[in-house]
Order: sequence, then structure tokens, then C-alpha cells
Amino acid sequence: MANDVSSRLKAVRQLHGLSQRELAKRAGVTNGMISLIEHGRVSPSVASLRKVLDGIPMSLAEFFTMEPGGTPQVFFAATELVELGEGGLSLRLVAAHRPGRRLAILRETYEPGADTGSEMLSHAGEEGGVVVAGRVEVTIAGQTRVLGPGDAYYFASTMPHRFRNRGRERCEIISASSPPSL
Amino acid sequence: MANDVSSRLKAVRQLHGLSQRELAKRAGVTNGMISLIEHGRVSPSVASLRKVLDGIPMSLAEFFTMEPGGTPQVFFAATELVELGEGGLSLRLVAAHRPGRRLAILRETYEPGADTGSEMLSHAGEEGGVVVAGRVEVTIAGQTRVLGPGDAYYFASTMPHRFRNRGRERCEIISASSPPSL
DNA sequence: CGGCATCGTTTAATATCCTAGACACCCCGG
DNA sequence: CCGGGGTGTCTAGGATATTAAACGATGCCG
Repeated sequence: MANDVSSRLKAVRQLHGLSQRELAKRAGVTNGMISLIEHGRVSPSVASLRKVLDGIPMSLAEFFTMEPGGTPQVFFAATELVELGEGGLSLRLVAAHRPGRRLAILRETYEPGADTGSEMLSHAGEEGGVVVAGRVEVTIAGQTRVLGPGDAYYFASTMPHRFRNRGRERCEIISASSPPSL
Repeated sequence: MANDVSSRLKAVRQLHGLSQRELAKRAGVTNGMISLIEHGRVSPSVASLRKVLDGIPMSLAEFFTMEPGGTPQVFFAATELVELGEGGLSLRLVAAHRPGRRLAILRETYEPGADTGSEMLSHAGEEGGVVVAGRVEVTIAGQTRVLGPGDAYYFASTMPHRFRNRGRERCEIISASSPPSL
């Protein structure tokens, strides 16, 4: 019910504090049309919807991607220990209890010798991160590099990848992936 | 050129190895309509486009989000200084030069007194982050909290939000948002 | 109370989309 | 040479979206 164009548009318009007429004027369409759309009495053409969203402004991608009034909660989120890894690898997931999220944000801690495993990881989506402390050896699609504090990485998760701490001090990374791989 | 519905649909259809007629049959529309859309001679209604995409199948969000012909590269990414903020706020974006990414990963530094501004931010998508150093006052949809090292947050970006460093030391956050707000 | 502003809704006429069906083309097998 | 099956394109007419303008409801001020 909150997944169709009508509800989304109404939600988005009200969130930006615009009246039907005001939005219509900015978008260069009529107020009546906005009323009809928001009531689901018509299904606007993509061209019209784009014009309307330009008045907000918001892209079509944003519009269809956004979480419609669903349950957009506020979180001062806890980080939850997720698990695993052959010794010395610990992952803490931000907002783990929130299913349906678009993002997985992780605090990864690699003790000396920790390793994501000898067989390369590969999954859908994209991911990236920033090294906060220590050093880590990153291998992506055959290329290997050692990253230190302040260094960053970003890649399509379909590329085979592996992380190892070959140094002597603990390494910490903040990473994110979308869609969530955890 | 590759940003309108016509090019996107054609790309997506061919990527799935479907002819206009075959897609039309699966979607329950006519082949002529698909031809018209792919030529930009009409701008389909959202309802029609949804029906067409159901035949792929693909959601509207995916359709408008996807990078047509994108080449997802591997990155040991540089962080690029983005700008701004009333004094003392600096943002470093990971893989800034990669358009069409699904994620924006930021290294945010708040000098004492730095502030995202008195008028609340609000946009599509979701975002979250982890505080790496210092303290920051976060206000989301009316609720205010002070977060320190190791604390995390996560929320729908449509909620009005604001970040301020009211302490005496520099604060650093690693954050991520999807779809990218920068 | 009346007057004036805003709001969202509705209606008749017009512009646009969408369908059904024909058309032109190409390739392969008779 | 003439079918048959595939492709994408085009046109006429019915279906639907969109406009322009009127309507009723609310709130505020004199």
C-alpha cells in the first residue's frame, strides 16, 4: 500500500512541506494532476513524474529507492558482534536488528594473523571502506596492496577479494556494502 | 543519452537476451509499445513501465538506479576532499570519481564548533556511520544524543538530521549512505 | 456575519499513450 | 523462386493521462 507511486509522492511532498499547488507550480504542471496521482486515479507517465520530481527536487532513482513511510526508524544504533573468521577476525554490524536496510556498515577488527580465508569472497553489490588503525593486506581480482590508516578501497563485490593482517599490530577497518552482505 | 528511459530499457532488454516481442509477451503488453518506448516516441506511464519490467523481471528502483553499460572497476581508492561546511567541517569521499556507484563512503572531520548547519538535512536513502575519535552531537528527527568513539548511528535519510561538534577536540566519523548523497 | 486566502477535489476538453494489426526487412529451407 | 519464422517499425482508433477551470471546505481577519 505504501509501495505505489501515489503514496510515495504524497509522502515525499509532505516531507518537504509543499502543498499540491506549490509543488505543481515549481514542477510546471497543474495542481489537479498531483491530486489525481496521489489518489491513484491515474498512473503518470514517466515524463510527467520526472517533471514533478524536479520540483522537489529528487531523481527518479531516489524516488523509487526511498523507503516509503514504512518504518523509517531513528537509530542511535548499537553495533552487534556478528561472528567468525578463523581466529582473530571480529565483525561488528551496525543496526544488525534492522531487516530490510539498504546498507551494511561494519567495524572490522583483524588481530595479527587474521584472514578472511584462503578462498576468495565474491557476492553481489559494491563495497568499500577506510582503514582506521594498523595495516591490512588487501587482494582484489589478483591485485594486492597493503593499506594503512586513512587509506581506502572501493570495488564491485563480484570481484574475488580477501583481507589479511600480516603485521604485528591489530588492524581496524570501517566498511560498508550495499546491498547488505550480512 | 544513456540516462533516459528509452536507452535504459533497450540496454536492459538486450542484456537479458530478449526480443521486443518476447519481452512484450512476458509483460502482457504489445511489441509496438516497446518499440515506441525504446525510440523515445512516447514516455510510458509508470504503470506500463512497471508491467514491462515485470517481464524481465526488474523493479523500478533497480531500473532507475542501474548504471547503463557501467564497468564496475576495482579500486584501491583515493579519498577526495569534497568541500564545505561552515568552518571546520571537511568531508573526504571514497572513490569520488566513480559515477554510478551505489555507495557513498565518507571520512568526516569535525573541528571543534563545526556544524552541518542550522537547517536540517533531508534526502532519500539511508545512512549510517561509526565515530572513530572525539565526540559529536547528533540530532535526528528531534532526538539528540552525544556519540563517542565506537558509537554508531543508522537512520533513513528522509528524517531531518544535523551533526555538531560542541566539544573541544576534533571529531572523526566514517559514514556511508545509499544511494549516494554526494 | 462577509470577504479573502489557502487548501484539496472534481469535471469536460484536449493531448498523449497504448493496442491491434499491417508493413518491411532479413535469414534459412524448400 | 516462393514460403515460413524471426526481427523491428509504423499507423488508426480506442483508452488513458493531463489541462484549465470551477467547486466545496477550512481558517483567518475585520
